[in-house]
Amino acid sequence: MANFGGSADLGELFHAAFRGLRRTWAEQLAPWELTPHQWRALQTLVRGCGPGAGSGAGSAAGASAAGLRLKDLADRLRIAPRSATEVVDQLESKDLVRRDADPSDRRATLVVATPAGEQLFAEVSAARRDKSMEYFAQLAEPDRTELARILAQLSH
Amino acid sequence: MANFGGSADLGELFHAAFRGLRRTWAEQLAPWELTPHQWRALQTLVRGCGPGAGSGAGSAAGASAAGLRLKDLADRLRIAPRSATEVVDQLESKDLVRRDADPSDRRATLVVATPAGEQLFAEVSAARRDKSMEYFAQLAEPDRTELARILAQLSH
DNA sequence: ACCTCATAGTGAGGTAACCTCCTTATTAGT
DNA sequence: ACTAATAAGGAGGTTACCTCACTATGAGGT
Repeated sequence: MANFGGSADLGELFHAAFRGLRRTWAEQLAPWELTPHQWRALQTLVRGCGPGAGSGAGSAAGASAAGLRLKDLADRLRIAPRSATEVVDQLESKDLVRRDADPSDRRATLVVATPAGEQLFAEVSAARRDKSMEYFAQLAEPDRTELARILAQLSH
Repeated sequence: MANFGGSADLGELFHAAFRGLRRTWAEQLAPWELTPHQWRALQTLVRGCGPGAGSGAGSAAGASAAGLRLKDLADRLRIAPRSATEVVDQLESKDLVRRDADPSDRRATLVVATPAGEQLFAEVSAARRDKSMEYFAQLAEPDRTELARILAQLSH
């Protein structure tokens, strides 16, 4: 009866922690008028196709430094392609990313961060680092490592 | 440069794991036509005010076995009172919960699970246990404990 | 060349799970 | 009695997703 709190509440704990994370992210990103979702997409684009690209890409197009296809972006964010269209629309309207035609496939569009997008990414990253705005800074170092290890098992 | 993957991706991992959890929950609950949100609310109501009530309640009204105020439900679910109204509306339309007048405060309504609600709760709980439908069953026992410990720090 | 099939992106439209602001009844404090 | 706080809910909005249908294109077979 009392051990209900043991495993059943793992879900509750997870839920609560995730909501905290999202709220924190939203607050941190508010000054730049970015939603967490937009930030994740921008991050993926800058990291995944910048000048120093090819960071262990597991997906399809890993070669060209010219951008990510919408489909590949969707895969990396683990969302439906249609949802990637949406977030790219949002970022494009802020001039943080650009859609280029893929020279090798006229169906595809390559999404690439603009200089403004790259700069914003750098700014936000720096601010996060400086101000220890990381949500996970609450945790001691070994716990962070442990958490990462456990979570990796869950997201297989 | 290469250690980017260490701490920065904790957020990504968390995000991915949470999305997995939600998807799993949604699939498991689909046969009963419950959303995860509704399930969480029902769970809270059954656990928090059933015949064997008073499970170490930290919130306000812990005494009566007659139901939870909407506000207390909201607190336990960590959502705005307005959002609790919504989920109670949904559960009420399925006859899983009922709104009773609070005899001690005519502004308040007590939300209480109906017999049908309690039965559904028991059914789903049992099915979960039997079929190891638990998302966290992927983890070894020590990891589950460890995860709970770490998450508790985050959701303080 | 033609026909079929798969794939890339997107318009249309929908859902879950939240939110804030305002209003109404009521209760509590001075 | 008057004022301030509180409980619930109506109105309306947002984020982050989704599916389905459609068009443009590419790839394979005959």
